[in-house]
Amino acid sequence: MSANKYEEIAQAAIRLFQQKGYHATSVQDIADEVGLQKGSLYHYISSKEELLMKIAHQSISGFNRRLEKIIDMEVNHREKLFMAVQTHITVVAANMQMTTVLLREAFSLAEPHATIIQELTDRYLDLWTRIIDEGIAAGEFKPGNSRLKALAILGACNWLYRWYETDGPLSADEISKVFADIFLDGVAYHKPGGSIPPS
Amino acid sequence: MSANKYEEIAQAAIRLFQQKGYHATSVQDIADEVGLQKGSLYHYISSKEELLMKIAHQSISGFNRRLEKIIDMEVNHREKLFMAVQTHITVVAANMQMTTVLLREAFSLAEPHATIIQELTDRYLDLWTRIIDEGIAAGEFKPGNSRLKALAILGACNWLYRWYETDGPLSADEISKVFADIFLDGVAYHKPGGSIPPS
Amino acid sequence: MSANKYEEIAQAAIRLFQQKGYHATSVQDIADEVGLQKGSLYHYISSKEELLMKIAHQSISGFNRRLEKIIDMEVNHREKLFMAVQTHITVVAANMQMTTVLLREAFSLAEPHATIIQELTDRYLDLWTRIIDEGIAAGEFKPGNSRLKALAILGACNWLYRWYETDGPLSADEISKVFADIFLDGVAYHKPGGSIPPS
Amino acid sequence: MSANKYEEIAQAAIRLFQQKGYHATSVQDIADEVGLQKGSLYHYISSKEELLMKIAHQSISGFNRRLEKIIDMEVNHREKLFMAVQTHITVVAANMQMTTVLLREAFSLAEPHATIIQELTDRYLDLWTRIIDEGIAAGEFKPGNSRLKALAILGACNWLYRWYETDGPLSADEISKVFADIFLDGVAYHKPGGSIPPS
DNA sequence: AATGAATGAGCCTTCATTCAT
DNA sequence: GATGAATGAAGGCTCATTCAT
Repeated sequence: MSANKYEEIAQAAIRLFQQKGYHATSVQDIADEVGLQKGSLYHYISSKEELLMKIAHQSISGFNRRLEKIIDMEVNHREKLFMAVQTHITVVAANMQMTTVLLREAFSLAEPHATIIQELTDRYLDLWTRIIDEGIAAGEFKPGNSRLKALAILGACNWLYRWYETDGPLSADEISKVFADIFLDGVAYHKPGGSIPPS
Repeated sequence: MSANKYEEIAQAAIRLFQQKGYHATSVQDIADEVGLQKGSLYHYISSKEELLMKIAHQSISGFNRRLEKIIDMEVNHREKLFMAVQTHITVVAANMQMTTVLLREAFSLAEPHATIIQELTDRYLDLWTRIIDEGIAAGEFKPGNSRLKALAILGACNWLYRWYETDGPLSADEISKVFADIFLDGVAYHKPGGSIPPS
Repeated sequence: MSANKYEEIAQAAIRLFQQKGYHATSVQDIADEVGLQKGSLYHYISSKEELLMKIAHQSISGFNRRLEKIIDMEVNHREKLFMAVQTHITVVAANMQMTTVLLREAFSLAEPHATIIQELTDRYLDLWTRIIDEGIAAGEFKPGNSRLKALAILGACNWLYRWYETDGPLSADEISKVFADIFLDGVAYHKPGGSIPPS
Repeated sequence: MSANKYEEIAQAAIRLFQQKGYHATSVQDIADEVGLQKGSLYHYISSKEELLMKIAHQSISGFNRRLEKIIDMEVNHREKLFMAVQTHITVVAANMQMTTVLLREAFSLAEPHATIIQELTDRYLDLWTRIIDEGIAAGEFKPGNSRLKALAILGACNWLYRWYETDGPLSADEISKVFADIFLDGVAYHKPGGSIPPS
C-alpha cells in the first residue's frame, strides 16, 4: 500500500470534507477525486470514518505539539501568550481545510474516536489555561478564572476557520498582532493609573 | 395546520439536530419525537431542510434584533460593548440547542438558504464592527482594524456553544463579565503610563 | 403494515432460501418475487436475517409444539414413538421448504439468534430423548443411551429434507411406517428367543 | 506449484468452511490462514469454488471407496451392515470438518460440480441400498423398500456431523454399536415368537 | 512464486419524499 | 389531518478475481 496514494486520498478527503462536509461527501466523491473505483479505496482505508479520524487526529495533535513547545520556552508571559496566539493562527491559516475538518466535522465521529479527539482537545485547552495561570503566577497577568479566559482566547482563535480567507488581504501575522493585543490589553484605552500590578 | 404542532415539530428538530446533527437526524426521528408518522410531518413542513432553515433564521434574526437595540442605546462605548457581550452570551446560554444548530448545522443548508443565512450573519458581524468603530470614533477604544477586532470578540462569544453547560457552575453573567473584561482591558496588567488615550 | 404482505414476503423468502440458499438469495431477489422495490421491503422486515430467524423459529417451534402434544398422550410407548416419527415426517413432507431452511440455513444466523434456535433445537432433542427414556422405564424399550438413540432416530427423520420429493411416489405415511418399523424392530430378522424383555 | 502448499490451502479451507461456512469464508480468510496474499492463492487454486469442489469430492469419494470394500467382503449381512455403519461413523468422526463441508456446504456448488457430487452421493446411497438388498435376498433382513431403509440408516449416520464432538465422551465405536443395534434390531423389545424369518 | 493494486459488480440498508386512502 | 405503503436513489462496504511487476 503506497503511502503516497494514501496521502493523496487523505488530501482529497480533507478537501471534500471541508467543501461539502463529512456527511455530504460520499466515498464515491473521494474515489472520483483520486481516480479510483469506490471499492479500490478500501485497499487504503478501512472506513470513511477512519479517514475523518486520521485527519482530525493529525490536526489536533499538531496543535498540541506546537503549544507544548511554546510552553517550554523561557520568555516572559506576554510574549508567550503572543507566540501561542501567533502559532495557532498561523497553523489555522496555513491549514484552513484540515482545521475546518477538525473543528466542524469531528463532531460526526462515533465512539471510540469521538472520545479520543475530545481528550486531545481538552488537553489543548489545558495547555492554554496553563499559559494564563503561569502568567498570573508570575504577576504579569491579572488574576481570575484562567480556564474561562483561555476559552475566550481559544474561541476567538478557533473561529478563524469560519472567516479566514487564504487569498484575502490579511496575513496570519497581522491577525495575530491584533488578536494578541486584544487579549493582552483589550480594545479600550485604559483609565490612567488603572489596573496596575500590585507591587 | 395548527401553529402549535409546527412549533412542537420545530422544537423536536432543534433538540435532535443539536444532539445528533442535521444529517444524522432522520425525518423518522423527528416524527417519532412528536408522535406522528413520517408522512404526516409533511402536512406541517415542506422539507427537512426547511426546518433547519427556519431554526437557523430565527436564531440569527434574534441575535441581530437584540444587537440593533443595544446599538441604539445611549450609553458610553465600554458599556455598550459590555452589553453586547452580555446579551450575546445570555442568549447563547439560554438557547444552547438552537444556537448550536445555527452555528454548527446551518452549514448544511443549500442555496438559496445558505446565502440568506450568510447575509444575516454578515449583518451581525457588521453590527459588532459598528460598535467597535463608534467606540474608536468616540476616543474610548484604540484605533485599529475594527472588523478584525469584532471577529475576535464574536468568535470568542460564539465559541460558547462548544463548551457552555446549562447546568454548569458558571452563569451567563459571570462569563460575560470575564469576557467583557478581557475584550476591553485584556488579561495582562498594563505597563504604567501605557496605552493612554491621546488628548 | 399489512400482515398479508409480510406473509407473502416470508413465503417468498422461504422459497428462495430453499432454492438458492440464504447467502445466495439477495434482498433484491425477494423484492422481485413480491413485486416491490428493494427498499420497500424494509417496511415489513427489519433485516434479511430477521426473515431467516422468523422462518427458522416458526419451524422449530412447530416441531416442538407437536411433539409436546404427543408426549402428553396416553398410549403405549411403541405407539408413541410411531406417532412422533409419523408426525415429524408428515411435517417435514408438508413443509419441505421451511424445514430445509431450518435445517440447512439456520446455521447462517448470527447471535443472538443462533443461540435461540439452538436452544429450541436442543429442546426438541430432549423431547425425543424423553420418549425413549419413558419407553425404557415402562419396559417396552431396551435399556441404553437414550440420547444417542434419539439422535439416531431424529437424524434419520431430519435427513428427509435432503431426499424427500413432494411429488414423488412415497407418501409421508408410507415412509413413517418403514422408518418406525426400523427404529422399533430393526431391519433384521431376530434370532428366535432373542431379545425378550426380562420378566 | 508445490503440492504441499496446495494441501495446506485445502486444509485451511476445510477448517474455515466448516467454522464459518463457505459463503462467509472469504478468499482473504484463507490467504491469511496460510500466510499468503490473496492474489498469491491463485497460483494454487483456480477459484474458491474449485476448493470447495475438491474437498467435497475427496470426502464423498472416500466414503464410496470404503463402502465398496466392505461390500466385497464375505461376511454375513448383519455383520456387513454393522461394518458399514461403523466405518461411516468412524470416518465422520475422524474427519468432522471435511464431512461437515461435504454435507453442509456442497450445496453451494454450481454446475457442473453440483451434479458430479450429486452422482457420487447417489452412488453412495446405492451401495447402502445394495447392502440391505443382499441381506434381504439372503434371508437375513426383512423384506421391504430397501432404498428407504438405506435412507433411514444413512440419514442417521450422516446426522453425526451435526452433533458429534471430537473431544466428547462418546467414541465412534460406542456410537456405532448403538446405531447398528438400532438399525438391526430396533429400540423395542420384541414380542416373543414375533418376527421370525419364514422357513 | 509472490505481490498488491485495481476492478466492478453486487451486497444490505437508509432515507426524504409522495400520494392514495 | 393523518396514515402507511411505496418509491428510487444513494449510501458505505465486501469480495472473487485479474494482472503487471
